[in-house]
Amino acid sequence: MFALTISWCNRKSNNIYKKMHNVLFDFISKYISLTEDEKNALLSLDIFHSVKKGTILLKEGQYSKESYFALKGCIRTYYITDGEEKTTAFYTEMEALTPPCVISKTPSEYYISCIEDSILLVSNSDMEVEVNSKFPKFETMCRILSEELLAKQRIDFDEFKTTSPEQRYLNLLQKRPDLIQRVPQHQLASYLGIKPQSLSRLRARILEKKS
Amino acid sequence: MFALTISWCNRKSNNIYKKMHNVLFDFISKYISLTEDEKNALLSLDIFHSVKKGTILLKEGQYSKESYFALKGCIRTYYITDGEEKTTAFYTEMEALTPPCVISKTPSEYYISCIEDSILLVSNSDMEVEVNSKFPKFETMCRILSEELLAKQRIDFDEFKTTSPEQRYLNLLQKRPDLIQRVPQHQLASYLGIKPQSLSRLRARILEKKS
DNA sequence: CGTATTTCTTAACTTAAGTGAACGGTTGTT
DNA sequence: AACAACCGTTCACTTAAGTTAAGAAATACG
Repeated sequence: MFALTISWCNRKSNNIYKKMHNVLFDFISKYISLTEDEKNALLSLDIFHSVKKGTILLKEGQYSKESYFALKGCIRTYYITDGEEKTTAFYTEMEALTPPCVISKTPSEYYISCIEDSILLVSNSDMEVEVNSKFPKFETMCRILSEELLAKQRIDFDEFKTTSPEQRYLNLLQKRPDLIQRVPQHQLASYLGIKPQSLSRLRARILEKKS
Repeated sequence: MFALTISWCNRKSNNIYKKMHNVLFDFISKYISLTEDEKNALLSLDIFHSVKKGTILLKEGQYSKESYFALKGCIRTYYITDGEEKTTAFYTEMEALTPPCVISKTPSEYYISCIEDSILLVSNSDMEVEVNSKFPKFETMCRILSEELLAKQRIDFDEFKTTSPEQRYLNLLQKRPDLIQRVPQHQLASYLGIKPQSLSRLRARILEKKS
């Protein structure tokens, strides 16, 4: 038990974690300014976690209170209907995900998995309630972040509704070219709302047009 | 000028407005409890507005700080690309809309119009900043509301991605049957991501299957 | 009340996505 | 090294949405 604690300390205090602490504080500083005491209070919550590629963070049917914030790596949300995976979102560096089931307090309708070795910030809603009431400026940040995410997601949704699969692929190529490299094609396809075969065909079509 | 003020008083203090005040307070009471003083402070902001069908609340290219909350009636957001209207959302009773351009402080990419005679709550972001700092519990409500809306919109987006136009129409028939009655078909069609002709065809197809 | 405009539907044809199957290429496992 | 599992691509065929056009129905307006 004592040995375990030691190893935990070593893990948590090594270089990559120190770097991630700064990455987080840089992000937060865009919204509010924290005192050293407040920073230490945040760190003492032990919210930084290394997660191996392939780890499933949430399964359909489970209750959860956990939110995730990707400091490094990539997580993905997907449904399984008729035995078929339908990927609906990817969250990469500096992107936050609070699963709807955490808000609605109902069983999750989807899965979350880690598709790269990642470093995530994992918080739970009880903790957030406490932090928000103790540090009102933290709640202000959460409010602003939610409002920003809501607006951003609205634009993504609108764009999805008003464009064809081919146009969506071209837009993705512009806006998140990294995703096309780091994510398997069949997951990208369902993210674009089509089948893997259609994505292959569509890419061939685009190449043809270029020449 | 004086006469105008009188007529304004008459408008704002008639029965329908009194009813709407209560509708709003009932809604708020699900999140926080307000004292009589706080209620009066809210009312003194003069945020209740009657809006005639057809009124355009926001145009592409405009800057705006206004958010809307429908107490009665329906508003709609739409883009115009290549001279064609693309409707992306409807907001009816007890639904709130903060246009993305208000958050990003950039010119609006879309239009908002009132498609029924409506009673709206119209707030602007300066006002909200002030109210939030004066009444912290109001900010708490905003945070919770944003988080809920984000989760709800995420589910809508996921559902849109993972279903066919026909399935989307059938889902809408279940979840918001009123929309199908109160909204013109061609606006519904683009809301479903298809052309009006396809919606007609799709409905005929469904009727055929039933028989 | 009658005309103009908008809205909805239908139809024929085009285009693109879904489906099922097959084929190489890669990865992972024993 | 051999095998299985998975992945991406291609092809032929099916299905559904886009496009263009025309006409009927409903609505708005003078």
